[in-house]
Parts: sequence; structure tokens; C-alpha cells
Amino acid sequence: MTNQPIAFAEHDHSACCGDMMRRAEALAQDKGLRLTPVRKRTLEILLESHHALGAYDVLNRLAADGFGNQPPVAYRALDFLVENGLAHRIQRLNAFAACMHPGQPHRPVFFICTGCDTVAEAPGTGVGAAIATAAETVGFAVERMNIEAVGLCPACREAA
Amino acid sequence: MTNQPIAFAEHDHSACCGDMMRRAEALAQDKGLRLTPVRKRTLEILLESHHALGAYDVLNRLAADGFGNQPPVAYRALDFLVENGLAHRIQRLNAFAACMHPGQPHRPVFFICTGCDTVAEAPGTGVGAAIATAAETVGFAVERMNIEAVGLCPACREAA
DNA sequence: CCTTGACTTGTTATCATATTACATATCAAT
DNA sequence: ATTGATATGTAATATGATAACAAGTCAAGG
Repeated sequence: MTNQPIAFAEHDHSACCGDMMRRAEALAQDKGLRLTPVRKRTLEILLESHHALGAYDVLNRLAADGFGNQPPVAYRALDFLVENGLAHRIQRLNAFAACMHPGQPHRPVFFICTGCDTVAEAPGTGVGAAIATAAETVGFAVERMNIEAVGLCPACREAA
Repeated sequence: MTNQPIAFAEHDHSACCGDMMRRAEALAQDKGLRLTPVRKRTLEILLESHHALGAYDVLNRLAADGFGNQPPVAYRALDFLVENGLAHRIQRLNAFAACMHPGQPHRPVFFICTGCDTVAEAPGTGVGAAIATAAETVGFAVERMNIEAVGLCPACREAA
């Protein structure tokens, strides 16, 4: 299991967060994005755990940190992160998760564990290709896609 | 294009609905399900168009037909249909669409057109297999999955 | 420097989606 | 007929998301 998504692997999580923040900052620099305090803090909040957070969870955290406490504060920061490839929206959960591959083109498949609520982002190139094929045969022009699977992660599976 | 999902193909829609209702009734008979008036009417409402309907849209229609007009009325009927394979939930839209292959094992991929809001259910066996492969390599036990693509249907694509 | 225009943030209000809890009614088998 | 399971009606509430506008910040050109 060397190619395990980080969310399912034992790892030094604070290093993981730090690394992601650095990559986000480099990306922002690179693309001329303004990674303002709210946006940066929002990303940090998402990175704290490999779980998807609802907008209102994020909002509460932001408010506790002295930012505005009205929904648009959270939604705007989250939308910014999603639009710029720093976070993903998990449709199934109406929630958001930090992107684990910022700046790299990738086709994520999300594995959502019902045991521990961990959300892992796995590479889904093959899956994307299969959808593209299906789309072509029906003449559909795909713009965006979301691929999510619900089930048990390795740890929870073993525990059960 | 002979294998076009019916939603994208010209077809006799009233025959399409009638056929689906008959199949639903046969399936209910078969599995001993109680396709009560609300449930039946809910399925008819979903079948009226190849669009996904929000629970409240369905609720309004049901209320107009003399059924209760509180959210649980719609959600319960919709949940029943989903649980028994007569409808699907489209996560991306927080909405519901009638299943076009009731009683047949299938792995649907949903194509959601941003031009005309049509939702087509296409066979995604290959896609499902690709996800299963990805899941196996990370040790994840998939229970359910949702695969949705947003873009333009053949007709809207041509119009653009 | 200081003005201007684009972008960002704060805040109010409102809308949309979904669930909990409990009462009542119906069904299907004894 | 009685009973237990299932289904429906309704009120109240929780959760998720957006519209609209005011105020603040920033960077570029005058």
C-alpha cells in the first residue's frame, strides 16, 4: 500500500498541513491570487483534519478567530478555494475538503468513510476516462464531474 | 446513436412514462412493495419530464393533488422510491429523477445538461469498474457511489 | 500623494433543503 | 375484532445557501 491516499495512511499530520499551506502559498504567488487572511485561515481549517467540513462549521471557526460570522464570509472563502483548486466540494455531504494535490492536474475520486467520516482524495484518471468515453458515445460535452464513493476505509473495515 | 439514453433521444414520452409506470407496478408486485397513491403519484411526477425535481417541487405538486403539504410527505415518498430503485437522487442538484432502468441491475452515470436541465441516466459499468479498481488498491470497501457529469447535451451543444 | 476602479469583507435579510417528533390512520395477519 | 407493523398528516425546527448593499482595502495611473 505505498500509493495510499494520505488521508488513509498514517502520517505526520502537522507536516502534511504545513506542506499543503506552503504549496497553496506558492500557487497563489504563481497565479497572482490573493490568499487573504480569511482565505488562508479557511484553508488551514480544512487542512486540520481529513474530513469534509460544512460551511457553517467553517464559519463558526472563522467567527471564533475574529472574522465575520455571517454565512457569506465562509461561502466566499470556500468558493474562492474551490475555484482556484485549493479545495473540493463534496456533493454528497454538502461539505468541503482541502485539495491534496493543489496545482497539479488531477481527476479526484472521493472515498467517504461512514465509520470515521474521513474523506480521501484518490487519483481517478481511469474513472475520468471511462466517463469521457461514455459521454462521447452519447454526444455529451462534459464540463465538470463529481465522483464519490461511500463505504468503509481500510481501518474501519478492519475494526468491523 | 442507437444507444442514446432516452432523455437525450426523441421519443414518444407519454409511452415512455406509461411503460415506466407499468414496470414500476410490476416490480412492486414482484417484491411485495406497497406502491401507495402518494408514492405512485410521486413517481408519475418525476416521470413527467427528464429533469431532476427538488423535493419541494414534488411537494407542491403533491399538495395540489390533495396530498399533505408538509416536507416529510415528499421526502418519504422520494426516499421510498430511491430505496427501492425506482428513482435516483442527483447529489449535485439536491434533486430527484425517476430511474429509467427499474429492476435491472445497473450502474448509472448521470449527465446533467446546463443548457436545458435535462438529466440523462447512462450506463456506467466501465466507470463503476474503474472506481472498484481504485477502491481495491486503497483497501476501501465501496457501498454506494454517485457519478455525475455536468455539461451540454447533444442538442444544446449543437445550439451553442 | 491622492484618486479611481477593482476586489474584498461585513452585515442584514431571506430563501432553499432536510429532519425530528408525535399523532392518526391504514393494512394484513391472526 | 385485535393487534403489530407500516404509512400518512402536521407542526416545529435544523441545516445549507444566496441576494443585495454598505464599507473597507489595495494597486495603478495621474
